[in-house]
Amino acid sequence: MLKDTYCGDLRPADAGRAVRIAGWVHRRRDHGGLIFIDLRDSRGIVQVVFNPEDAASHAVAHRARTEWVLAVEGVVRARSAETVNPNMATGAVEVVPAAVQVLSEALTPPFYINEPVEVDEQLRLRYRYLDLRRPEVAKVIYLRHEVVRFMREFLYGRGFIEVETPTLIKSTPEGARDFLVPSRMKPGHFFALPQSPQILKQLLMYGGVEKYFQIARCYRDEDTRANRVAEHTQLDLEMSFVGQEDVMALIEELYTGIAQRFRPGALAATPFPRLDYADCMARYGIDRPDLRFGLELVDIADAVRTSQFQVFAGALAAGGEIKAIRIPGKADMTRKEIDELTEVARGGGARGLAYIGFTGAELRSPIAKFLSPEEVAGIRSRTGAEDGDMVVIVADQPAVVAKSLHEVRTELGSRLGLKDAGVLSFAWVTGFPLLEWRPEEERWDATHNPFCGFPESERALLDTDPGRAASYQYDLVCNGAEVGGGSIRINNRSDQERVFGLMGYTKEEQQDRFGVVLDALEYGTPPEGGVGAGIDRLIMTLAGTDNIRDVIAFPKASSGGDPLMGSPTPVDAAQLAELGLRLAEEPSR
RNA sequence: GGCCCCGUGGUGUAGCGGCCUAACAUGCCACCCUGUCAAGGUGGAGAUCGGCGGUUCGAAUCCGCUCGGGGUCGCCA
Repeated sequence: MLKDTYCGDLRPADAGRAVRIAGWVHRRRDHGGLIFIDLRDSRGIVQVVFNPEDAASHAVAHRARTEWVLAVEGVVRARSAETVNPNMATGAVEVVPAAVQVLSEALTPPFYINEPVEVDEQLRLRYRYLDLRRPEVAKVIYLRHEVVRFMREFLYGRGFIEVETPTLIKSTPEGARDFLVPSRMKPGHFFALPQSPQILKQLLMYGGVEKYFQIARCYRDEDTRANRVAEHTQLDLEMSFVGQEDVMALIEELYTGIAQRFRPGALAATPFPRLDYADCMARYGIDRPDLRFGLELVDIADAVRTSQFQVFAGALAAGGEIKAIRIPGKADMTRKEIDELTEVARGGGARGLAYIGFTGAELRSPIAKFLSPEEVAGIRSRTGAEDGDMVVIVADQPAVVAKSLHEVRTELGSRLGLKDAGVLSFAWVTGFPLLEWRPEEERWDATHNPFCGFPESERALLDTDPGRAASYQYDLVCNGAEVGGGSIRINNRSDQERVFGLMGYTKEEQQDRFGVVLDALEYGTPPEGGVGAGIDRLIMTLAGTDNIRDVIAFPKASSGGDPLMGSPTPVDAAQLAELGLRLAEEPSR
């Protein structure tokens, strides 16, 4: 080993020790006589002092430049009191070299490694190996490692075994678009990369594994977003002989542990609050609410049930809803703010955003003149509005009201500074419907996945009113993002066929797509369930970033390609021929 | 696929019709300097303003197309 100690680990207790350190020149301060070099490695930075009296070492220090790689043999020395740097972890010590070796010289890097400056993301990704040297980038990658290690150790300790599943699997047309991999052995046939190991982990349960987990890569060939990439990683987990509460308890313990370990004091509440799906939708308009703040949706339909105001009357007559959000102390919101909120509501599908500002005896509202005093009083009492409060209202179909007011609520959370980055507000959402109606396709579709089970009490509803049947699904949300979701699965063939049938699959289609599961269900299968929990988003939350690429060592760019490796690329005609493929059009450039 | 934003020395920005022979900071190079830690000082090199075309007497600046990047809707759990 060229080094026996990490630069970043040196402390006053090491004073007097002979050490061998090695790392990158982070910064160099040349005083003509004395030269200071801050040497950086994976654990941190330490100052090395070169004195002209040691001519050989001093000459190396004089030549050395940023990002050169040096090995230093020397002695750790406590700094004198007036030269201690309290801003550095190693600031009370320095290394006095006896011998210095240049392991590698370096070009001037294309961007700053030693300063936390915003750099064009594509440039960072193209030189990701340099970007990874930046302490603030390395920190997040290290955090990710520590979190995953925590998960592994937690699960090992509870009897889970880690099993790998294939990444070349069978394509299924539903869900997201598959990444396809052509088969050379069977031209014209394709593998797909898994969107998740869902079926495979169920088969592991059927195979008697009982407690499985995997840090699993999942692929979806869909457009990216700031928090969405084509390949993401999830903690995939499945357990046999359990019910919903068992899985939730395990996951809650895991995430509580992670939060306490990596963000001490940030946890808003334990145990995690439970929200029933219907209640959650009613109060927040979304199944993954940000619970760091209130601003809940309030149903005010009863207060205006007989209103002459066309917008309200029309919405109710069409089977719609009227809901409001009370914004404390914001009756004096500027016209511009109101317009901007209205735009947000329109983005959610609403045709407008009505408002009433309760400013003492006067009302600040363009709709007040259409409402009776009793109706205004009803709105006020239902929302709990006090003088100085603003109430914003959307009247429309339930889905529109939910979506638009959710977006207004989220926007208000940001504008009013209610999204405290120092808080982790976890919650469970349960009681999801098993199925939802797809009007365009005129069929039922699984809310979660088609293997999701349901309580015995719901069975009759599958025949009479499938949309009302509740499921054994549970989602874990945190600060407005879904961090994980799972279910207790169906574990008998007839129920599974029943659900597939409702989803509009013929027997043949069922057998073709899900025959493995259906057949396996006839050979003795345990009640089982599990979760899939997104790791990238969890790390984003813990690290406080809103860019998913920050938490991935080698991410794809937003445009879907990899600026580092230059992929994707065209391939040789010979490669295509071998696969039995012909291009419909020549690749551009 | 739609919409929005961005593209100026190595990096980050300013300039938004003639004062630009393109500015500032930092980095880079050289020299001076023995306790700094974003070291300091002096001097120097470095961009035809993503590309193409157009408008204009004149374009980094206006217009069109195009390429690249980011965000978002669609899509996606």
